[in-house]
Amino acid sequence: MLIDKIISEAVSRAVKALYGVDAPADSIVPQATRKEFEGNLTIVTFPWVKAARKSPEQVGTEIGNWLVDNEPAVNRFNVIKGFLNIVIEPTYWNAVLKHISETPDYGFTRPTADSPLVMVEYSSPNTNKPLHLGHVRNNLLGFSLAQILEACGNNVVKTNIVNDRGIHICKSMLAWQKWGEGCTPESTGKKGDHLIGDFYVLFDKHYKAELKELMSQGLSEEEAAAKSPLMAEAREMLRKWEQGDADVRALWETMNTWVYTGFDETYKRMGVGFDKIYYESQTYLEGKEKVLEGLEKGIMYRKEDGSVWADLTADGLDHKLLLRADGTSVYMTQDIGTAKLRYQDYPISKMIYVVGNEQNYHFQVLSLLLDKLGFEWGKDLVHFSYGMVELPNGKMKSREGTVVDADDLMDDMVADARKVSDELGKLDGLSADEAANVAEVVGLGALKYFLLKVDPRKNITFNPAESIDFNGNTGPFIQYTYARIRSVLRKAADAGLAIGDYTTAVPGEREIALVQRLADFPSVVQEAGRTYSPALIANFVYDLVKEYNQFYHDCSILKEENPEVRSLRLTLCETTAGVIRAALNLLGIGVVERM
RNA sequence: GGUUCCGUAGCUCAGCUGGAUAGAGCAACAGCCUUCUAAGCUGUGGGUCUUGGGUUCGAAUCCCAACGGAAUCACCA
Repeated sequence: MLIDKIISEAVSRAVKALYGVDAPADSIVPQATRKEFEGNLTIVTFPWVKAARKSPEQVGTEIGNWLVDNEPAVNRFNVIKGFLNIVIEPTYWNAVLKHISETPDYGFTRPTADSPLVMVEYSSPNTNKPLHLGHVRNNLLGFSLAQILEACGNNVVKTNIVNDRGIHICKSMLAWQKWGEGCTPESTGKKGDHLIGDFYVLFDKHYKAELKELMSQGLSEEEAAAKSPLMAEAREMLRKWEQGDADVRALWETMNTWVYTGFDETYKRMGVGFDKIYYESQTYLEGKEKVLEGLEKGIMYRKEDGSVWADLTADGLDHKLLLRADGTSVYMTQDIGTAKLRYQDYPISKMIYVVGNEQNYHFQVLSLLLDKLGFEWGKDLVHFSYGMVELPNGKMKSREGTVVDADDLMDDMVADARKVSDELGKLDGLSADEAANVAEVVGLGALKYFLLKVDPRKNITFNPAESIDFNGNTGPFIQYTYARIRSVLRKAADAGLAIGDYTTAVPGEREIALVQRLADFPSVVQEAGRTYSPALIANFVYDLVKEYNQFYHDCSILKEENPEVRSLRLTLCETTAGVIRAALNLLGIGVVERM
């Protein structure tokens, strides 16, 4: 970064002096020289061949000579076709490393009180079933995105909108009333979210049986659904809930508390959290109010049956229902209400919704509606749309029992990590607690990295039959490299070896390549924030770790006899470890000192 | 049908603000531990970057079209 800037500016001056061309320094972006050529940075000369009226090779040679004569950072150069490969004076890299190692929070821009406030909504579960693999991807993306945006200098509020009302909750409640025999998470030893999920499934089972029975009497499926006593009871319960019936509300609160206790446990283990949680039971009435306001202003219209709609055909979309004929809210209405409340609660500069790509249309409509309703930020809301997690034979389906449960998955990952560690004998000498912690951090690291390393827009296929890898481009590989560095640093400290004292040491190819990687970190963080892509951080840290491992393999550190070179290498180790930890932290992945 | 997104090695993916001979991992094969942690390192094989046009000195990358796949267009949330 430092060197890039020196070269950009020098080349800018060079083309001005040689050809009279005004090329702003920030328009000249040096790229890392390819491995097969000599050099650290490469400039493409094609942009100036016209003005110079010379061949690309000649232009390269002339700029190269000018740089050697006028820029002390440039040691020598070579030209291949239109590419000017520049060799930087090796000791300049020492200054770059020094800058990196001595910058607190290197790569991060810390927010101040005046920084923009970004709200990130993620997770957004229903309270009728436990979290599954799809939620895991959502949670990790949302949390990581929040970390990254904060590292880019924003104040971030992490929020969650819990869908705690509606017919699906009533189904669980009803099933518990009918067949639960008063059981609780305590009496069954089951996590509350799983217990409620079981009753939701139970409702569906009885309902299906009922339909089958009715259809055997000659009714069509639609007629059977309309006649189902169970469904009628659930609807009746929802009506009572809306009217504030004391018994129904009490049951609802009890069961929701069970679910939240279960969710909290899962969130905590996953390492994610929220600054502010909204509940749809508290926001849906706000949206209704707003829609009625829009109706008065003529933004919405009412149909004969009493339902309220928005006409979006002028924007190339369809008509959208906002209030049913009986006056109750739909999903969209609730989101309008939630948005309104959030902007009342916080001075939000930017709102980001982390929601799957199946809801692209919903957010397109939400943005339009908020805009029409007079919210000036409506147009600019960001739908961070990510792809689905699929199984080898398609989508996860709860009815077919193919849903990958979040808690089970984490258990499996940690157990796998434990097994691998034991087989390799990595945990020998650690206490039981330490060993358990390593398995936990590594197992979850494998899962998190697996989900975060791919472009968020893409669908991910998860094969439950194949365990997630611990070798290659994986979380554990990165964590392992970190642990290895820490081990070297511990030994250096025990031996009393100096770190950071290397002014006259001449760095070699490996050291320079590593410093160059480290120097990229701040711009990668910025880019990840700009494009909302944790995957960029994951790919960066993987490349960094690969580079480090080559260095580690080729260069002795503790046994290096030249004290300045040894000190340089130790500083590289320490700095690399710091950047690995910081980058993994942006992904919500932890590190361990030994593994 | 409309809209949005995706199509790169056998598999999973990088690369996409245009630059050199398109890179990793997994899987396969061959090497490297009396030496700082081998969850590592090195090497071999593996590609019409879906196809066809266009822009350009230069296209996996930008534009257009076609083909293939996903999602969505609910009085579910």
